Amino acid sequence: MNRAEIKDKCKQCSIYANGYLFCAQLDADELCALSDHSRTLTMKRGDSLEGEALGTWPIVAIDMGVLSMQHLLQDGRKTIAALFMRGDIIDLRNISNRNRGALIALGKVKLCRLSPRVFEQIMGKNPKAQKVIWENLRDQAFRAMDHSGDIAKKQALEKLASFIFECRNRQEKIPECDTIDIPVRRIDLAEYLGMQPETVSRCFKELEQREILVAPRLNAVRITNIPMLRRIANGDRDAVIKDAGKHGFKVLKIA
Amino acid sequence: MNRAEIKDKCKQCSIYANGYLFCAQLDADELCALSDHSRTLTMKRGDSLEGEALGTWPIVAIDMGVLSMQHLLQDGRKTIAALFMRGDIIDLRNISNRNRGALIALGKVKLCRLSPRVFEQIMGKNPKAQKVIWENLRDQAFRAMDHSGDIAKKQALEKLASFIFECRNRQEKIPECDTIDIPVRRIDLAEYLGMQPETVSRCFKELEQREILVAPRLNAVRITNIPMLRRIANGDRDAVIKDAGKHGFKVLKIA
DNA sequence: CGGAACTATTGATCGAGATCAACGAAAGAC
DNA sequence: GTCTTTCGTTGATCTCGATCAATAGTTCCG
Repeated sequence: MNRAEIKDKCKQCSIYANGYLFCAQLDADELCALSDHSRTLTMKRGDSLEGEALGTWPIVAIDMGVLSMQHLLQDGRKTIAALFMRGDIIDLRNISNRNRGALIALGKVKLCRLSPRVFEQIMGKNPKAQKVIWENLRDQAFRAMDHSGDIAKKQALEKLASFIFECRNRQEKIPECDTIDIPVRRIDLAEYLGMQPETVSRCFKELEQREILVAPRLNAVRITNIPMLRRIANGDRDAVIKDAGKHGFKVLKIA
Repeated sequence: MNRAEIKDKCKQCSIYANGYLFCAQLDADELCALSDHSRTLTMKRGDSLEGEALGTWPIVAIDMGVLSMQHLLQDGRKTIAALFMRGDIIDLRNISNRNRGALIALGKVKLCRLSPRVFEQIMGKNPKAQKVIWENLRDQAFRAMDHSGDIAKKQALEKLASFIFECRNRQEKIPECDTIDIPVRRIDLAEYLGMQPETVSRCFKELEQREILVAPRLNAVRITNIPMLRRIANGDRDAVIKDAGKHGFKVLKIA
């Protein structure tokens, strides 16, 4: 495969196009070798990455979309333990045997399955690339820890507020645009936050009624009272109290 | 510092003594350099690692004991987001600015603060060492994700069952000994599992009453019915049902 | 050792959110 | 386009675990 072809394959991919991500750190030879031994894959909602596919292709880099790690309990309860997005590199070498969750797409996902051999070679030789994936893995770890902290003791409204900030932090900042993309459905959001879809719905409603945010569509919100949302996310009990306000009684929505 | 002295400093440390851990992968020169630029530290319960100390010493390797990452909410609620033990290497470079939790000892902890410069040099040159810390970080990430899954949707009894298995997996296996060490107090356990100490206590009591385990001391259990505990941990609702048994009513404890 | 401070357990009560049920709105399928 | 299925919302009820309260047991000090 010549370099022009590789460019065709990779130049569309955000992992190469975005200067901060993994493939952008590689020189022409490295990119060539990696590209030649890797396979892209497009998934649609509900598709799952597992078993033998992960045996030969245990390293996955996300180009676009949201991939979830799901745990299924025996009686059917499901939880989403982590969300992976653009730039995340998931290394599942030697852990298929454990009780890990399944990797399931929550919408259209484009990813690249990297050759473990070439990946390891690059890890050993290219310090810039090494730094990028090390920091990505570290982010994944700390993100998962933060998430544990969020769902352990926070109330439903607080979890949702935290999640909205998590979305804001993870998405690329577009100046002059304070609309935050919610890249998952309500039902997935519920599974990620350890609550029921009904509760998620009620919490969104409450935040809208209290004029803390506006949700023009299901997959986007605009925060209108950032300090208040921050207080809720940080677990300030006073901020969580239902519409009591200065009147001391619940103010019903006035159409 | 000569090599004999370094041996004195490091030979007692499990990160060097245990062949699977980081320092055991280093050659004499590397160990010498790392040892020379690192500082050991002993902490006692409640001690916290933070601020300026983490600025100059952002990389910490645990030799002994349990270190927790704690998140504090504005109204005083506290959660333990992760537990770090022997062999774990925590890399906090460039993340002090974010809303990370504090690192707090849950008992006597011995750790070694590694020189970031030497650490990075070794990362770049020693593939064996690189592999070990990469896998350690990956374990931390997956452990945190598993933990998120555990606390998101599981009931109290199920969370405790999962935690007991987590303890079993993480501790060194001693053949002929099925006693599992619970390395944290009830109160920390509650904070880690997102429940109240009262509930933890009640769950232990229930597991003992149902003869699934025996707790000779507060910091140890012996499982007497592993399959049943596994079923509970895996979220089999039938296994969770309170002492209903075949009678369909709750059997009170008969002294 | 003795006393202070913290930790663990047990019981009683309460409330946030799960669950159940029903309907309307999107999103795919063909 | 129409049909089917899944998803999101709202309301009513119930339950698990939080909270409050009291006591017993540990650990840590000087």
